[in-house]
Parts: sequence; structure tokens; C-alpha cells
Amino acid sequence: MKLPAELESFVVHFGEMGSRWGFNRTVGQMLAVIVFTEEPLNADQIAQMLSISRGNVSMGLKELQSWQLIRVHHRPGDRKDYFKPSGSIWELALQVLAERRKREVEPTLSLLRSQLMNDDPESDLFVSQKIKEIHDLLELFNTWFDDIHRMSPDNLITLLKLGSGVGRVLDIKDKISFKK
Amino acid sequence: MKLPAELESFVVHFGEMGSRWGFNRTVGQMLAVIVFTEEPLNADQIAQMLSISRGNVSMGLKELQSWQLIRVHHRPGDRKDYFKPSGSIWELALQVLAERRKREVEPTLSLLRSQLMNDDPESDLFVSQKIKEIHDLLELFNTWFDDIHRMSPDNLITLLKLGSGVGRVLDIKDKISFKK
DNA sequence: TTAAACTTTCAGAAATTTCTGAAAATTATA
DNA sequence: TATAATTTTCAGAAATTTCTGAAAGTTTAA
Repeated sequence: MKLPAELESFVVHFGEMGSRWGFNRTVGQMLAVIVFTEEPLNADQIAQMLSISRGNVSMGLKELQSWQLIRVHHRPGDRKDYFKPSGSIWELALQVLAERRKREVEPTLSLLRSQLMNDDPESDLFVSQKIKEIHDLLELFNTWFDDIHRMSPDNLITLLKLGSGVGRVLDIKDKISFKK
Repeated sequence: MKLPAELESFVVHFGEMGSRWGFNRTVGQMLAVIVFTEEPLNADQIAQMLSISRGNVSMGLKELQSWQLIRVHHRPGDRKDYFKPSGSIWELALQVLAERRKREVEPTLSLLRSQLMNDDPESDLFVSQKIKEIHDLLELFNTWFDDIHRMSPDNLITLLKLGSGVGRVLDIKDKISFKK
């Protein structure tokens, strides 16, 4: 199976962005071909389309599965594993954010929580203050994201579109009353 | 200048997280010592505290400045450059997000916009559809973030604390009227 | 069972990123 | 202007990450 010429620029781009998004070039390229190809693809097809080794594809698929961005699909009478995106573009984006929070925020929060526990009276006041500030910021973000993540796509879209307009709603929150 | 023992765990941790946050281990460690030290630090002090070369510090400082996370500070009668965080913890966090959006979203959006321009009627319908979906998602996110980024910290905190509670406000938006 | 069809693993090779430190460039002071 | 203080650059070295492909492992079917 040959990589359609049309997809080349996306594959190259997803490759370049890969490491910025949290994985590596090849994994980024693999995600691109899987997302932009309508039918589920098997490992050999991916290896051929991207001209990379079979072993590399196996590792990349494992990585994409650990991010929960792809899932296996089986076709009757065919023993190969076929892969397709685990959801809509919207769901994939949320999943990337969720996974990044887990990998980028969670470990730091753990460290900060444990530092706040031991509340050493010997410790420098400036340092304790900074620890508290970072901790509170990350906790707040964490709770917010959890909350947001549970919303339906439709509500989430409405919310995003409103943007800081929400600020206006909040400003008047004390001025409103319910209609009967 | 010696690295206070108290800071060691943070420096190590910020180092480990560095590459996940978008820079490398040393740059992460440098950010840690600058954020957790009350007085501005010069390059030699940083090199000594982290046991790394002077050249490496110079490159790292350039990187942190390109992220706008630190700024130079001069002391009377001293020709050295001293560095301190460019703002509060809150501002640094927003700055990291803004910079990451620029590096992770902007290039992809450019590519997608140009693809939507050429609107080739030859192109595969499934592919065009995906391009449009990703494009719209990123545009929406981009606009939202711009909007949010301009809010005052206080309003932003209120908004985060409300979380999906905003959804409830939106649900009832047709049911409210203003108090006189 | 056995064998064929697949997938995963992982040691070493290749590619990429980061680091060092001496030399070059810049800047401030006398 | 000269020189001393400081920062930046960058070639090569070191460290780290990624990739290959053959061997080992797993699964299915007869």
C-alpha cells in the first residue's frame, strides 16, 4: 500500500510536530496515516507507507495505544490487527490533553503535595511560598480540567465559543434572577 | 554559590519534566533554581549550582528568554547579568501555555489553512473532511485561548473555579432576566 | 499437537540532541 | 583608545533517543 501523494504534507508535518505533542517523529507520522485513512490499517501497511521497519511500527502502535489514540479492529477471515482512531477528531484532541496532563502535571503535583505534607518549619519561607503557589495553581487547573473533560462535546463547544464572554456572565451573576 | 539542599528535589524534578514541558533537562533545572531563589542569579552562579558548563548556561538562558520566562536584572556597580522570573507563578504558567500554543498549534493551523485555500476538487472527500475538522477545532481553541489570555488573573481564577459549573449557567441562560 | 501467521522484543547501529570549553565577540570602564 | 570583564558561539565529544531486523513469543486453525 502506497502513501497517497495528497497525504504526504500532513505526514511530514505530523512527524515534525510529533515530539512537540509528546511522542516522536515516527509515532506522529503513524498517527497521521491512521487518522487520514478511512479504512483501518495493519502494521505492514503502515511500515510500507512510511518506509520504516516492522519493529518500529510495533513500538509506535504500542505508544499510540498507551495514549489511547488508536484501537484495534479485526476483519472476518483475517488474522492481522487493523488500527483506526479511537474516536472523532474532537475526542482525540481531548485525549491528547488528558494524557499530557497525566504526564506533565500529575508527577509535579505529587511532589508538591508530599512537600506540603512535611511542612518543615526549618524550610525557607520564600521556597515554601513558591511551592504553595505552584501547588495551588496546578490543583486548580487539575480540578478544572477534570470538570471540563466530563462535559459533552456540544456543551464544550458552546463554552469555548463563549470564551471570556463567560466573564461577562459572571460579572452580572449577582444581578440576575430566574424567570418563572 | 551552592545549591540549597532543600531545592535539590525540585531541581531534579524540573529537570526530568523539562522535556515534557517543551525544553530540555538542563533548561528545566535552570528554571527551577531561578524560580526558587529569591535573589536574581548570574550565569556563573547557575553554572556552579547545577555543575554545568558556562556555555551551556548561556544557551539555556537564551532558551528561557525566548520563552519569555526570565528577564535580565542589573545591579549597580556590577556588570554581570542577573536573571529573575519574568512574572508571578501564575504569569509564568500562562506564558508557558501561550508559547506552547505558538509552537504546537500555530504551525499546524498554517498548514491546514493553506490546504483549505487550494480546495482541490480532485482531493479525496474523507481527507478534506478530516482537514476541515482539525482546522475548525484548532481555530476554535485558538480564539478561545486568545480570549482567555487577555483576562485578569482574578477573573480567570473565578472562571477556573466555576469549571463546568459554567455549563449550568449556560443551560439557564434563556431562563434569566436582569434585576432592576 | 504442529505449523503457519502474526506480533513483540531487544541488542546493537544510526540518528539526534545536548554539553563542554576554548576562541571570538561584545560591552563597559579607565 | 586600550584593556579588562563578561557573554556568546560553535566544533567536536558525550549522552540520549530512535530505528532496524533477526530471534523469540503468541495465537489460531487444522
